[in-house]
Amino acid sequence: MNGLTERQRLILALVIRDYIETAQPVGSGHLVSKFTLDMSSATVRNEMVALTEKGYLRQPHTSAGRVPSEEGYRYFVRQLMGQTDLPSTTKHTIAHQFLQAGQDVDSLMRLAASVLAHQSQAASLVTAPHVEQARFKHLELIGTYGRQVLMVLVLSGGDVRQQMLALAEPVSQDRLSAVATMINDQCQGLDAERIASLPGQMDALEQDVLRLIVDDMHRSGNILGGEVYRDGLSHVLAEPEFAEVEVARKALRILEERSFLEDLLTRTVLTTNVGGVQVLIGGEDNWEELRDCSMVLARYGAPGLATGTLGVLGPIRMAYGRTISTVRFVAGLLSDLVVDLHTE
Amino acid sequence: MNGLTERQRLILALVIRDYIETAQPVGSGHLVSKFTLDMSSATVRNEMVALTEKGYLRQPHTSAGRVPSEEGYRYFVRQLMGQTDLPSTTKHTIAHQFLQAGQDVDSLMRLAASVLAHQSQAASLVTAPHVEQARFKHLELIGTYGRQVLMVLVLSGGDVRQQMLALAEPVSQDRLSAVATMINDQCQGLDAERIASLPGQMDALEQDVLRLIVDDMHRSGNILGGEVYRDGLSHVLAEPEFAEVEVARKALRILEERSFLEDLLTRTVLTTNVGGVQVLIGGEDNWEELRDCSMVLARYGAPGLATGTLGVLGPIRMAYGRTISTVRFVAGLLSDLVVDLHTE
DNA sequence: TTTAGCACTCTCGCATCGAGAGTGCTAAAT
DNA sequence: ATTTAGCACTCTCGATGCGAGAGTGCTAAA
Repeated sequence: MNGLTERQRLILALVIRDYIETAQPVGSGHLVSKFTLDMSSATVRNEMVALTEKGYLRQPHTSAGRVPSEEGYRYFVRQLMGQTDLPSTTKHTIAHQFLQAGQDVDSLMRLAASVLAHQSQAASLVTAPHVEQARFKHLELIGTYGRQVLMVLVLSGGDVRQQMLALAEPVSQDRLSAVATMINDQCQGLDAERIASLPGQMDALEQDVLRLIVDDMHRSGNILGGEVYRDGLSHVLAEPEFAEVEVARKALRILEERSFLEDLLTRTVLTTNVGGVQVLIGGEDNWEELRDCSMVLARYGAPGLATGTLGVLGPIRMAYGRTISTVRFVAGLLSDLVVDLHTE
Repeated sequence: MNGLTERQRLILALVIRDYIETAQPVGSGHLVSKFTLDMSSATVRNEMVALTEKGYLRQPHTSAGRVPSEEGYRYFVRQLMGQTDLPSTTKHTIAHQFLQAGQDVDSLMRLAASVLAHQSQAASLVTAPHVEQARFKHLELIGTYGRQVLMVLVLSGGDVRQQMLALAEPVSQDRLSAVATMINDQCQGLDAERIASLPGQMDALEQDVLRLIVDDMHRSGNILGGEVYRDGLSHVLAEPEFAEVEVARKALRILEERSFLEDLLTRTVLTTNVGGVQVLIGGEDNWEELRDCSMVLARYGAPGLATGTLGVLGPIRMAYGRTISTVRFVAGLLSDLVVDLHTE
């Protein structure tokens, strides 16, 4: 009762492929003629009954064709789809774009989001790389205007955080430099906890700066501590399943709300190894908010140095093959770039 | 033929107010009963004919009520609406939120976008402040990993730009510091042009760094050189006029595409004084892309120090009074904050 | 100048209807 | 024991028609 016969697997795959392409319920007759199957529509019908009973297909109403269920898509992605890969010309095009882009993190992230959105014709999402357990590397304090001081903090893994702080009273650049030098000496290579519990007598300024450093290091450890890059939001509206405004609204909100993203990324992607691609189909029962969407997510980067997350969000009726390949490929490219940025 | 009688102005105002509220074409009978006018529906009808002939109203079809035309909204905003202001409790709430927020630019921008979106129930847009003609203030070069160097550039007005650069070969921190010191001495207070034409014998490293500095200063002068913050994108989908997917798509693309935003902001907002609020209704004839939207835009900041742009995008049927007040108020708050950040 | 009255127009919701697509079942064929 | 042809049945979808309701524009009276 559990397994599928080879023929059932074939029919399920064809139904899903056709539905992904046309967005129309697919009927038995249509299937045999389109793919010139050497069996009759009645046979296909019988198999469809079986697939429906097993929960892989659904029929919108008595006399429409069949439509894949969430379970059907999952089976397809896990067992039917096989390993797909992007055409090498596409890969070259993408790689070329990355070579041409500036090599600052911001441009790269923006490009990655753009490529993902464009290739998959869906909304994309990229988080800036962050280090898992940041260690102090370097601090600069630069006076700008009046009491305003720019604090630049460099962490292990190359994560850089900057912040303006307003002092209680103006302080000379010499004094600032002295403080920075002192802290650089004391904190070299320490993690946030160690810095927080640093002993010694310090004045108010030094303590303030240290506190900010610890805060920033904690924030850097947060998966959403850095920028979140999005692109292709308008693509989701192009899909017929988002014609219903409420559905589209929910999808947009998912991408907009940091709190939701944080929850999502923490609970799913962090359990994924770099290199692995995770597919969430129809919310997987426990994500009410994205009941009508699918996401393809992956981590990129180098564990120990810095890692980030990227992925796309689209309708459940998504071209999983192409999307998964794209996500995997871009994740790989970004991983290489992260490694490049951190080694000589 | 050009001017409106007092009664026509009244009726136009009521039609617009009612339509903004209900999104339904408003008929003559409905108007007199809802606002208990002491004239008959026939009179209102006659005036409506006049208003329609003058181009301020439109009728979707023979037997529906009237709907404001773009021209009608413009007349309303310019001549009928009067100066509106937010209720002081609302103002206090907003101001309080800003006081509680962190004082780094990123948090402030994010909060501003959030407040705008929430208050106006529309999509919001905020660009980070940038200086008009940046002058060199301070440079830091910090070695991070291998050949990677973090360049932090502080410009007059407090604009800070950071960038990773990859050197041809590893360089010691001492050497980096020496280069930075040299450049700091030479470039103090100069603008991009002057730095570009700086004479003197320099080695490859120094020249590279100088070139990057000039690039960055140019980018800082660009209105979209900094981050763009958005919020409330899902709000636009809630409005009935965006039920048509293509309309919603166009609106979203406007906010997504940097190139379009750049064009838009350059050609409209830069001509506006800080403090002034600009209202674009239905694309104002020359913005095909936002034919179905309105935008309320303002500049904030302090001329000479740093300025930015903020605004909201919503349907043409927008609560202009409230939206304009909100935009003006938030722009004022941000201006104060920018000034605060730059003076002691 | 305003207003009552009225014929007219147009939309919208509702019901009806036929065509078409696709199913599920049964009985025959392989 | 499968597979398939045949067929009645079900359901959607688009077209059509119709009545109610809303709102207009015009005319003539106030």
